[in-house]
Amino acid sequence: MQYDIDGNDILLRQSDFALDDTLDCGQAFRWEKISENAYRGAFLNRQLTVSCENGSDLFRLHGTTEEDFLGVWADYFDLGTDYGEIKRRFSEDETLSKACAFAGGIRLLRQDSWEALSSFIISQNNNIPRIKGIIGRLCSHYNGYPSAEDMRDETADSLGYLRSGFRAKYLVDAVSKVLSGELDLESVRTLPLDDARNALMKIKGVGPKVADCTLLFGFYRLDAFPKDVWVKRVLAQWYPNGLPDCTKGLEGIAQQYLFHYIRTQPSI
DNA sequence: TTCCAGGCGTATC
DNA sequence: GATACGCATGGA
Repeated sequence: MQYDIDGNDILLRQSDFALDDTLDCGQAFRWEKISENAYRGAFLNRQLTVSCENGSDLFRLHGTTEEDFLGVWADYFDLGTDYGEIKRRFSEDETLSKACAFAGGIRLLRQDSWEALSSFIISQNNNIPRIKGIIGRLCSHYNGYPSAEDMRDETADSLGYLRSGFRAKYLVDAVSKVLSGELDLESVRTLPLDDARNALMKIKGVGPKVADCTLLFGFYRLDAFPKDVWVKRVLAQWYPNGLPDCTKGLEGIAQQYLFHYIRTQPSI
């Protein structure tokens, strides 16, 4: 990891990283593009503005101590993983090779499990701009992303200001089961994939897709492969017999490249 | 206006 | 187990 301290900022030199690809690809919903080369967002309610020197591999993490960089952000941005190596592995498949070339700056963010779970509950049968709107209203109401504990007294009615529709009652069920211990998020971390999915699906409104998104984005389970409407199109068009072997164990990362790729293709 | 969105619960067979 | 349908909301 190559970085320097510059006043109150951290300067990071990082290959296989692009802000648009990573922060605006539908894996996280509260990064806001504030200029051509900068985003503002948060992780565990630690704020960050990150910018990039136009088209380069040089990034600036504004107002960040070395301690926060090493202890929080390096992990969040998955800087310990060699995405160049992963893309070389994927490049033996023609479609994946194109997808990687198209959005080579994607990295998997290691997000908070509760935020991922609740965010992807909101995401169902919804579009990304509106998902961001709902989560934005939630965070401004709580002055940051609320924990399950913060939301303990919420009801479907009290969440009305979110305008999240039928999903509000699912959020309330998630809060309830996490607080009661009926769903223990920390134990999900170490369960085998199928058991982890089933544990998450005890929540009303969490089916296979939301469970897989939670595992991939909230628990960094790279073998989870969420199948949304877009990925189903990818599978139908290019992989009717399943994913190629080169994705084994990294299906979730392949999913990100493919999701971003097909979403930006003019109607197929 | 109608269709659709990072789906899921429920009813029905 | 598979398939059909309704669901809140709002952008296109």
